[in-house]
Amino acid sequence: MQESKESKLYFSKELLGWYETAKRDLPWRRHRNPYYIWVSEIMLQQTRVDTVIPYFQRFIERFPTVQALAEAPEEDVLKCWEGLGYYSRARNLQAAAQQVMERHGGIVPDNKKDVSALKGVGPYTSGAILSIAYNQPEPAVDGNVMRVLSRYFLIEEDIMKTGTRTLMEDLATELIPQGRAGDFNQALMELGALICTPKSPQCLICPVMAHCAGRLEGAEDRLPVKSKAKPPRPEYRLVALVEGDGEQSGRVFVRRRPDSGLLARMWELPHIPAAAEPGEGAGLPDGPAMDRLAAALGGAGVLAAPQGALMEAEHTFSHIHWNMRVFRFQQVDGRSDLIAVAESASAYEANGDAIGSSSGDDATEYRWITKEDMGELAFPNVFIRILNQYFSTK
DNA sequence: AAATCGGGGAA
DNA sequence: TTCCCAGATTT
Repeated sequence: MQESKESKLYFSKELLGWYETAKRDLPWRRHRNPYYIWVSEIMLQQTRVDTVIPYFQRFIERFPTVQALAEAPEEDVLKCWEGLGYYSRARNLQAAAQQVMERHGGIVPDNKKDVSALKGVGPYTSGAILSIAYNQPEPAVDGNVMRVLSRYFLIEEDIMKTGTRTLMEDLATELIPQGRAGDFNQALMELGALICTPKSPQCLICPVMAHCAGRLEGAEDRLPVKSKAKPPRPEYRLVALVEGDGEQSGRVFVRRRPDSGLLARMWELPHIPAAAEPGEGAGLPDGPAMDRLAAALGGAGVLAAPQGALMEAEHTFSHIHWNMRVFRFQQVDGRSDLIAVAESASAYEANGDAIGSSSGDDATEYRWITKEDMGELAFPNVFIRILNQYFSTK
């Protein structure tokens, strides 16, 4: 990996020239607004450009300034992020906007110490903001950059290792042309996104192919070296879709998730864990599952009678795969069922499953909602799919 | 160093 | 199916 200085100068010059004509017209590139740059970079973490664009447009329209974001209800921010995933990004972004209001008078800071201190801003995003918004010579090393550099300089270090990113940052810093940090960093990522793609890179139209060590070795297809991630572990969940009765007629019972952990503070249909099945989740008897769900609902103060299986759903997170069996329930206000429900609630208390924490520190929040109410509350995609299907076929 | 934290598009 | 995407935070 002893690349010559000429090779580096060639790389930077050719890449910058290519970028001038090849760069995409993206919403956050139309202004040099540090707030726009910041929001876009948070959204782009682990997320493709095409996915981000509509979210970015809506977000800026709704929260045009740092102050607007800082003062907005958290529920609105989460709703604007709904479907984009990694929801702590949204909550950290708003917390950081409040930091910027308090510490920096609403101006996105332009030095490494203060930018890196913002919640949700790590090494990559710090470098991206400083270079793109303020043209400072800081590296912005993401997955694209590591792929491009590992190929061009034939670096065979595992990019999953911590030390490799530091090595890449040092190299990327050397490559930044004087006074062109913003364009160069974006050019590096643009090349990774458009030409130097993970599979079947377009070497023949690459602006730096002539001196690409990886390609000259015929090694572009096995670079970058990356250790495999663990597959998500399966989990089985029993989900309750409870139709309201009386005052709650036409509404569905939902709850809000805890303040931390998976899908923090998002709304969802209540569900409880089911034993892991050695085979398939399907084809199991509905009776015991519905009984357990009814008991758990009783523990949350909802008297409901099972109406049968509604659908099955799957959802994959980064580290968990949910296999969900959804059951329909009918809320029961009738006095005749009070005794039976009270008994099942008692049985539930003795059990371990939880719909709501009956004795926890902070009580779980519940609501009965209509289809229209979904427009105000943020749900994970899997529950949006279930609820939309239910409301559309009802 | 390893786990946690979403969702979807491309092959 | 598998990969991986303009990663950060927590353990």
